[in-house]
Amino acid sequence: MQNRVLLVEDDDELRELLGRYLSNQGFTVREAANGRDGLALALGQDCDIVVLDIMLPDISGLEVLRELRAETHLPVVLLTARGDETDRIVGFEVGADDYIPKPCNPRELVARLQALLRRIAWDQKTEVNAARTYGDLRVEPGHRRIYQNDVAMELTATEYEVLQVLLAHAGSVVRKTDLMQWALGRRLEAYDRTLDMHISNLRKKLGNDDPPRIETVRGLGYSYRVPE
Amino acid sequence: MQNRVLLVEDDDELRELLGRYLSNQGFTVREAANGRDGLALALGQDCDIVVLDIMLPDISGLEVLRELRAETHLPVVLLTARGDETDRIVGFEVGADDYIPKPCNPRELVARLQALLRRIAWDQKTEVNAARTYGDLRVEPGHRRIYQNDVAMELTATEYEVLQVLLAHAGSVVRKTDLMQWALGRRLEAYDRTLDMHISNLRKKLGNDDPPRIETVRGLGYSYRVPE
DNA sequence: CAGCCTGTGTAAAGGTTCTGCAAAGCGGCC
DNA sequence: GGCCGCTTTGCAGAACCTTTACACAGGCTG
Repeated sequence: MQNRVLLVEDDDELRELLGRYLSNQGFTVREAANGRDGLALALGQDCDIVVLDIMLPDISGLEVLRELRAETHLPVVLLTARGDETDRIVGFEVGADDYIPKPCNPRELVARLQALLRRIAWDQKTEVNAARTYGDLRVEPGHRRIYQNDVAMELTATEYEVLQVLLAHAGSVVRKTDLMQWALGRRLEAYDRTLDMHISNLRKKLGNDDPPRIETVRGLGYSYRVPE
Repeated sequence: MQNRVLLVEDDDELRELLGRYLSNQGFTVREAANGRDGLALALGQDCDIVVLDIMLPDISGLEVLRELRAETHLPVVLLTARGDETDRIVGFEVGADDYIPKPCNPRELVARLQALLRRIAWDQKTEVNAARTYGDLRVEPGHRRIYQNDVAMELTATEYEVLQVLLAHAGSVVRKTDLMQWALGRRLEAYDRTLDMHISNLRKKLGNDDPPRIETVRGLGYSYRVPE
């Protein structure tokens, strides 16, 4: 089964070189020469992993990454000029999964891509768009709605995201920093109580059971209790 | 909140340097100076990620990785001499998740660890979450809970860590300084009675059996006795 | 064995950090 | 403007880690 990689790189020569190498290594390769095209292709969902140059003619690779992360957790490997430490750290913070300095060794690129894909393959639970049920709740990602006993809950956009993330990890603890990143799309800063508020509102809408469905794990985060 | 990292590195100076840096960055650090100890700790203890030097005095880091992979998918970052390309490729092939050349920039190490942890956290930890049983106790790392005869114990975050470490070493003595480092993430200072208190509280919650499950080894530390 | 020192058990108090939530602020959008 | 939803503010209260204090246990010494 071939892995599909999206290569976003403006230097035609390098792009073709890497593209050819990746093809030979058994990847299906899609290419984009600028950020906008890259973003569109990546969001089109027909690839497994993205190799993203930071220096792009239109929008920066970091910006592409940021927008990508607002919607998906597609694995991304950043490609950038050697030694540019700031980019590197910022890249990781925005949510890159790996970073390779240019000029890069194609063999290493492939090795890293495969390591990442292997990791994903192990852990991934598929079916992003399928409806999922958790006790009396049903998530329908297509409509961005959650139903409780088949009646749609009146959730705001953010509440939907938060609850959906909690449900996706039902039974285990989701750290506040992760919840923030995944649901709100930004980093948790000190003294930011936004999340707590959304949780509070969600609990209210869920019916304030006792014990609460959304459990607090002090110092860590929250956890949705799975009913049997 | 704290991520727990296992640092396997034979160079005392480097290990301590990195250990201190990681501590400051909010990691709970566990250390091993050789491959065998590292392997034992990685398999037994509840930790989130491993930083593994390739050059080790007894068994090679690659061998450790190979054996680790036979049992678990615990994320591993390899550490090795710059430019040793063979090691690098082999490392990825054996199943490393990332690779950092020495001498490494601590900030980059932290950034990479966090990128990996983020990835793992989203994709749902699997093997790392495998429940372990010790007599009537069952540790479920995913929920951060410990069950006694299938009923969840009401443990605080610190109590969980302490008990979990003791269980991982069930039957043998854990020195107080180690217990402090591994569970509380800081060094044991003179006149610090914190640990004793947590032990006392744990005993109470475990049911104050006689003889106590958590045995005191005067002048050394504590040891969890496994009931048959 | 008394005396001493050190290490341990634990109750209670202390103080810090974290959380829940009401209410007010703010910004976009009909 | 008025509404809606996200965010900030402020405070009260809870959870919990740490310190303090004192009692006691073990072991060593003379």
